Amino acid sequence: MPALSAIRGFKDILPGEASLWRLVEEKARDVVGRFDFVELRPPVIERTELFRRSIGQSTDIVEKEMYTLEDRGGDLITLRPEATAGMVRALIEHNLHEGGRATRLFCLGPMFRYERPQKGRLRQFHQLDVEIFSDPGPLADAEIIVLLYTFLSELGLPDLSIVMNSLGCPSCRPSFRESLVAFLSARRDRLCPDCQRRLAQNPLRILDCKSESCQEEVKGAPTFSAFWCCACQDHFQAVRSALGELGLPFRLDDKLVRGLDYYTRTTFEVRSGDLGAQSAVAGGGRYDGLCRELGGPDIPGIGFAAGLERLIILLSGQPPRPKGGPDYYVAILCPEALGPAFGLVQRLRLRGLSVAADWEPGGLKSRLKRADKAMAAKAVMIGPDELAAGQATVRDLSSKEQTRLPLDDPAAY
RNA sequence: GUGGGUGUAGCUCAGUUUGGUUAGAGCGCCAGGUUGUGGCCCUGGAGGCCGUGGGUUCAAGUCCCAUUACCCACCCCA
Repeated sequence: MPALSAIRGFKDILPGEASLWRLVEEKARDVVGRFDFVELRPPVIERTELFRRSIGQSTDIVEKEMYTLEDRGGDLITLRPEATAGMVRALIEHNLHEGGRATRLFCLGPMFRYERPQKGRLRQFHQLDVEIFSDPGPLADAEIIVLLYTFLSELGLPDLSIVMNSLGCPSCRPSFRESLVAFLSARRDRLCPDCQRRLAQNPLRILDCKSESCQEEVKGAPTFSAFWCCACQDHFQAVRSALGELGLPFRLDDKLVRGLDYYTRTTFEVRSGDLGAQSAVAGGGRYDGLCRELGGPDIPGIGFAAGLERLIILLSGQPPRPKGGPDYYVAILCPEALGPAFGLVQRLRLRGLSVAADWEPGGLKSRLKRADKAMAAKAVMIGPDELAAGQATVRDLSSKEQTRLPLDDPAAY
């Protein structure tokens, strides 16, 4: 039991998994670049107020999951629990929306929520966040979903399914909400305790309750689609036909709801198997009112966040690609060889070669074993004989061919 | 915040039901043998306050209580 360990919900990404992380991050940057997005890196800490106003008071995130602290100046600051709020803040603060065309931004990095850890859920987790600002049209929605789908399918994820819904807008959602609350209130005592609480706090959430009995009750409930205004209906229809045009396999789900308050209209989620309860790998939607909510101009937005940990879990089931080792392993066979070997290693590295070594002399057998373990292509052996001759014995570890090369001429290697 | 499961060697885990001498295996590590100088094989070795603290008992890895960490699920959310 080590005296010190990483704190709960915070995990080391060990060298063995880091290559997979790089793969995912590189793919993300690649796809996002092809879709004409540029990177914005907001700070990891923002004023608490920013998240209070954007995410919504009623969610658990703001109520009990934020890492909030008072800095030495007495300001309340918070580790970002999600990326969108910071992106919007930066957009407004630097007038990034004033370019004549839509602003297309992405962000890749850690987020923080004080939650109970479980499969695919940590307190520090990582998201790819992609946003389009200033484009209110349905094609922006469709493009964002296509981007997400392209990213995930090029990663080779199994069993992808896109689920979509439209949450309506400020002109039609309130009446839906009212009607839903009225319907559910009449059945209040048949709902699970969680849903009785939701009824007051976040009634839309009852729609996707996991309890079977609640699902039964919800069956006859009013649906979003019956309440969409004409504009919302047309918008959603256009999104769907654009996706259909490309042959993207999506499914409509009346009961798909978002956790954060700022979402409007198009909302979507991508799921994949083998994640236990945390089946959503990415989710997002439109948030046309958020900018103004935060005191900025009236700029529409649409975007998504993808949970990288979950992608990594799904991908780690796949066969790993073989990683390459260093070009050389320098085997030091006697104490006298230490100095010359140290110099040789540095000269080789300056030449651009990757070189591994252990700074302790050892037997030939043991050093060759280490060279093998390091997955080096060649071993450079330096012992008494080699020192006397001013040369090193260089062995190709796969063909077993050996040559002698001068110790002081790195260009020969 | 709620529920369930699990903590034994660097790693993966036996052993706990039915308490009983020095707590095991595989992998890894170290040394040696063999192989043309490593990989395969063989021999030997190091390495554990059995998560922590109490309790029961002649005797606790094993039974009881507490505590802590991790895992899974709920909640919430990507």
